[in-house]
Amino acid sequence: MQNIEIAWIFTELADLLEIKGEDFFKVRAYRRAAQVLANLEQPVDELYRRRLLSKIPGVGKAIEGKIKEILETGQMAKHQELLKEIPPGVLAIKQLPGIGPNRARVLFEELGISNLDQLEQAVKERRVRALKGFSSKLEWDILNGIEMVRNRQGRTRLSVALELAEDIIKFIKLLPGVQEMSVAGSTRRWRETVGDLDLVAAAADTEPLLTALASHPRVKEVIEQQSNRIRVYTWWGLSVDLQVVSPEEYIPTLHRGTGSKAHYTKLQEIAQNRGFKLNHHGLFDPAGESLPIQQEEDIYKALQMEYIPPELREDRGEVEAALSNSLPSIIQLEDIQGDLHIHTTWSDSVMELEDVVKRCLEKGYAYAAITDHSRSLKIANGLEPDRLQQQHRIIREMNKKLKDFTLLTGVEMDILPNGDLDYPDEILEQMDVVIASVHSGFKQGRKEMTARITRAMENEHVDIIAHMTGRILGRRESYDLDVEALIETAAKTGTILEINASPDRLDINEVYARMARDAGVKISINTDAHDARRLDEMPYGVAVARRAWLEPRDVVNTFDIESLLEVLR
DNA sequence: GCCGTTTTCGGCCCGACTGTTTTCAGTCG
Repeated sequence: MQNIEIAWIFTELADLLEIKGEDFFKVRAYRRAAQVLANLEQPVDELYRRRLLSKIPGVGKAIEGKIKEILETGQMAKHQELLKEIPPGVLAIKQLPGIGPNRARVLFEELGISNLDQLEQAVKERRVRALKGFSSKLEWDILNGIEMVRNRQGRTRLSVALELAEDIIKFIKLLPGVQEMSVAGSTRRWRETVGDLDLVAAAADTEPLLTALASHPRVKEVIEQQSNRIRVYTWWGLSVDLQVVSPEEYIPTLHRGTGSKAHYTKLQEIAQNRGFKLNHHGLFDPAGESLPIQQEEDIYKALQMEYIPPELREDRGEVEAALSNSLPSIIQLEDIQGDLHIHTTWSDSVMELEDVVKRCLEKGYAYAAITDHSRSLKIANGLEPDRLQQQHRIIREMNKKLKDFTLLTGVEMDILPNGDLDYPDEILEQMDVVIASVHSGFKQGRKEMTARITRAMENEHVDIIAHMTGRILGRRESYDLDVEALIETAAKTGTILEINASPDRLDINEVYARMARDAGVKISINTDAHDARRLDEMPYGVAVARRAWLEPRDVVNTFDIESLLEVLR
């Protein structure tokens, strides 16, 4: 059982109890425990074996007992019991914007609604508005919410897909005779969400691999099976397709399986125009002879073009660029010199300043910026000016003792609903990095919201706009705003735009990031981490930048500290 | 539920926004 799966059970338990009207603090305790478990560095069952469960913060006697129960029996009785009482569809209803535990309960108890289809039907029959606590406006929100859920149906966040892929690959590779195995498809191209998981393996004997996947603990059912491939549905709600081929066909199959379809089709056309033939068996010359393919690079080389990394294979001009030798030298994770958006215990994170330094040093960073929340964000323990300045004094002291590493002072400052900033200029001018971002009034109109962020950009002390569109993948649409106009303003004011690397956000996205680069706007790729493990999410942000064709020079946190400070000044 | 140089009960992030709005409960971040 993986940490994340145990965490899911506790999250669902919290949701179920909340719908039942259980005590707020008890619910929060479960939710907090789930959060901690999901972000734990070590596997929970290892901590269990070493009798260290009670050492986990937020885990007391009761939760420790429930974790043991899950590890020993594979499930939690209380969770199962509640699921019998409250159908899972009610949980999906609770996820809709505007619907919380209370309204979900009312819908279930008063109208017997236990899934989205029934809810949609009831709204159309105008039965929902009559309920206490509902309105016709809310009915409209509900329909929009259902629409949003349906649109994303079957899409899974990249981080979940990658975690599952890693788990399955590790499992299959234990078998003798497995020579190669890799993830393919949109997961390998690092798309922000994926429809299903494609895996390719090379082995002489296919059968054992197919059988192994069918019996993998994450697998719920086998959807279909052929001689060399199997398609299964997992408990994680993601289907997995495994194709097993001979070692000779591995690279051509992986290459085709990686796609995208449009990219691959274009390559086939180019091959054809040269009298070659490209398919999953290999690349064949005009005489029908198979060309030696050791790695994907060989395919592109044979077609007389530059190698195109998976992230670029979207048919967005990369084939033409590769043919004319003009592909950009896109950014790599190793180019990243530091992280400019990090929270600590001074606001709402669990990391101490020392934890940040330690982790960043381990990552080989040259610098990091501490950017806690500003005073208006009360729920996150936002800092009043005196506490902020006290923190900055401590950071400056710490800096004196640090070698080859710079801890930068900063803040993630709220842009208030009226466009005002949360601190006056006298305070802002004293720190190294000023990030500005929106955390309230999400429902403002396009004009208002655009003007609001524009005003922040126009302040000379604001360096970076964080998670500018505010979307949360699968949960919240972006605010209504004119991104093109904002990019134009950022170019004029020299404001840096963030690619928020959190796999839940990836904001701004690859399309806007490319637009920003074209407009001459600099980018900063930041994790926005609230705990040490999430400082490791940088690769997701780098992937967005790669898919946006960004080069190191476009991204300020690839600069050395002197150049960075210059840009920030 | 968890937590505790306030050790076994009493705290535990808070405030804004919304509404066939009217005086507050529900939702959200």
